[in-house]
Amino acid sequence: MDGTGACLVQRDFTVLLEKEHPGFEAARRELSRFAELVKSPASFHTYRLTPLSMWNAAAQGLEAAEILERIRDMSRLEVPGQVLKEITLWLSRYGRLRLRKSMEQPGELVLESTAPEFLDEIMNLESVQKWELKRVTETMLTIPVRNRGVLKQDLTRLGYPVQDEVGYHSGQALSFKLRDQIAAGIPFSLRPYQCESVSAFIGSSNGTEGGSGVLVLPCGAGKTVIGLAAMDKLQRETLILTSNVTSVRQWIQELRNKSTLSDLEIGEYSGDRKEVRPVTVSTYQILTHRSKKEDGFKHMKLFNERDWGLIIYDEVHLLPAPVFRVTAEIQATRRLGLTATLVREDGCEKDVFSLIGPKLYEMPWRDLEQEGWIAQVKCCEIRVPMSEPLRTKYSLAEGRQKFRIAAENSGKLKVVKELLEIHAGRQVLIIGQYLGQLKHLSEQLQAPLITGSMPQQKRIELFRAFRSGSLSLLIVSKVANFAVDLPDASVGIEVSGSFGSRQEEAQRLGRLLRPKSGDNRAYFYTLVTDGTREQDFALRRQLFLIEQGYEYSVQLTKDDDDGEKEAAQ
DNA sequence: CATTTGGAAA
DNA sequence: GCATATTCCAAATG
Repeated sequence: MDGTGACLVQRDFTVLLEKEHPGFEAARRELSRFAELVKSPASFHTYRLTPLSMWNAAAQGLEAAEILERIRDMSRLEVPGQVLKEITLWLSRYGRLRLRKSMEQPGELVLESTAPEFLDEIMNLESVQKWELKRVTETMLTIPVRNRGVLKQDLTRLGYPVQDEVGYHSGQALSFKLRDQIAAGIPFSLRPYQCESVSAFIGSSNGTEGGSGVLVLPCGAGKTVIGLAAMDKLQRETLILTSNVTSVRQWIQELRNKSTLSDLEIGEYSGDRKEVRPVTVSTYQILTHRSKKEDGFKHMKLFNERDWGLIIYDEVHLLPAPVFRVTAEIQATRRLGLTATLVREDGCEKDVFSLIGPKLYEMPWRDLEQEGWIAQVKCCEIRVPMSEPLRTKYSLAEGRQKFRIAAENSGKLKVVKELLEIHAGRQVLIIGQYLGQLKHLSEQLQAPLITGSMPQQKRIELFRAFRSGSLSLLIVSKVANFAVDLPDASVGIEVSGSFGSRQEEAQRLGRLLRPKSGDNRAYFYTLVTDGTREQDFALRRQLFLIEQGYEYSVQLTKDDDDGEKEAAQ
């Protein structure tokens, strides 16, 4: 508040952080602990202070006094009194309500608080009365065990977070070991941050800390490995839920490679297969699938088909509402949420907090980058102009056609060639949507093209050549999305992208751009035709990647004199 | 049995 | 705010 701080704290609980400010980096680091990044356009990053962001911070042991002090320190101007007051109120509610087992009644849980007036307030909330609350003493009330989840969910929504200390049902034992995938003799090793995050989840031995909750880690940080390590600690039958089939296959591959579990102990529960085994991997989609509109969710029974000791929710920010409902009923089972980005849509984020658990650990991507665990990625959108005849064609076409014309803009070839020159000597992958465009590029650049119709054997050969370095340029269609063994590259060029799937995009990027030998840098370019609808979609993708922590820059190409490509320097 | 088609979700 | 593309699953198809 000395007039020089990097942040502006506004009355609506948003915080503007100035990018060019010398204190930017330090402030960013602080804010990431107790605020949510909302958007990051040109010169200011916007964060928001919410009850949830405060509780998550508190769950990680941050004290109210410290948070308030940090906010004051960073703020350029006097922080609005109302903001400080509200934050203090939010934080004062954390940890005041504890849920534990009843000593007398096995079918009941006790909700207790050292502050009786707190319980008074709750008894006066009409909407939670349906969960059969009974006031037994000044400091205690009881509820039936079955309402554990829904009560927490409601109270959290109403602003009263509950600390769940009931503990867990252990589930069916399953004995296995982790192993190094390369040589069976080498013990499995975790990176330091992976160890820390697993410890944060498992918690102390008395089971009051950790237990259930969410770990936030950037793409490429090895989330599956952390999941495996958590399984290893518990040694119980496990249900793993993820966002799509590709990810299901990836989990299964990792389980096979890095654990002593036999193939018969690992099941895939998807549209194709319906295996329920000691370790089962499935998607959210199949769980919420209904044959007819008014049919029940016939796959939800998966939650009860075995005696699971652990449920892993991968990409927990994508968890759909019906799965929340079932999750509310199985609060006795340990739950681990994994994500690269905590959700921003309200309600849903609160349900993750109350039903899966608080944020137990967060690894800032920048730290991983500095320590060399993931590559430093530079993302760049390049605006490619259209030729005059093409522009005419574009303006005459409509809807779908428009997009395709823009995507297949032949002017992109020139840009690709330039990029290849700049990054000579690196392994480059070109990714595109339309086969015609890719074929053309393949001919012009003398590089092999992998499409869905290419036989598996041939693909593997090309992947191998690329991996060994004897081949340095590969063009792939969207089969890249499904290839589990897609090789490593340090430059990705997207010549035409899909409209929606931002998450797919980030996943692709995270997988393409693993740590690099040498300078540990990687580049990702998106080629977008200037002045067309393609831009709008690219904008959405950008936002997503920015949320993930990637830096994005936009570059215009001029028709002739191109100047230098600073992006590569 | 593999591929195509349709419907639902978000 | 509507529409649209995307994605998955399941039923139909040859």
